[in-house]
Amino acid sequence: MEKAIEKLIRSGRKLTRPRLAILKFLSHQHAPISAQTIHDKTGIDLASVYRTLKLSEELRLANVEAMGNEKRYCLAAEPHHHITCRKCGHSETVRCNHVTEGLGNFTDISHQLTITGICDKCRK
Amino acid sequence: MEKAIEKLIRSGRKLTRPRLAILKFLSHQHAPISAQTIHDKTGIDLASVYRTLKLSEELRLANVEAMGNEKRYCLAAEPHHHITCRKCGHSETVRCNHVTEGLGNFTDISHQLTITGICDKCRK
DNA sequence: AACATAAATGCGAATAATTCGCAATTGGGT
DNA sequence: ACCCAATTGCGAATTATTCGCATTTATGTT
Ligand SMILES: [Mn+2]
Ligand SMILES: [Mn+2]
Ligand SMILES: [Zn+2]
Ligand SMILES: [Zn+2]
Repeated sequence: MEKAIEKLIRSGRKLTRPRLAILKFLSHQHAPISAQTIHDKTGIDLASVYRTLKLSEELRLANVEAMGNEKRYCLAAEPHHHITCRKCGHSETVRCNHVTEGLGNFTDISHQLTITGICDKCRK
Repeated sequence: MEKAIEKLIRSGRKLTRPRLAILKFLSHQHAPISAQTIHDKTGIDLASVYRTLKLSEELRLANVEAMGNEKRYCLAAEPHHHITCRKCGHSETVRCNHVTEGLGNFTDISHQLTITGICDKCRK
């Protein structure tokens, strides 16, 4: 999280109370989380949450993934992904097998990977 | 596309004119395409397009990826992904490096990968 | 420490994407 | 040809996300 704050400041943006609260909250999660949830748990205005998340994505402080129709974010630590149970939502970390190799024609690559399945507790 | 139709029928659903038109349209695309675009080009009601796309995803006739806030679909051929230029939208196929290996605790896995970058024509 | 000011916030209203409800239609049997 | 559950089209409703703007705040400068 320190790294994220540093990047934020180096980008010339202000380190505001809402931004700090959101980054701090994210740093305590182990599974990717939605804007709505961040709003619910921190009380920060939903529009501001969205603004901070979008900025965090641009500055690569956080990574996004698509769950159904909503986006979920987690702090960008070492490259990793998640697999999430479609029944109970339980989420585990997955090593990032360099999905973006051999893409020579393209630069400034960013990727977003969503993996779902049924976890052992949920299969009968 | 024949394979998709076969799966659709085997699932016990009707092979309707709209469904056939959508699958046919998808089979002619080389880049993933949105519900809105399918509606625009085929004239099929937007709600029906959404219904068919959701069904296609469930039956794994088609694969989804997230582009910004919209979903884009392409027929599920051999496992593959796409890299799309964030400037011009140009899209190329990417081999699927089995991103879903070693996920032992989970079954019935499905994944969705969105890769963007800047293509050679767009970088100055 | 008080000031200046551009950047960011909060709030409500606006969009964009997707889904729902239901009456009318139709595909696939019999 | 007839039946009937499945599907469609259309409009209205939901959801997720974004925008506009008056007010507040972080940060550099006296
Ligand atoms: Mn994570
Ligand atoms: Mn494709
Ligand atoms: Zn589960
Ligand atoms: Zn391009």
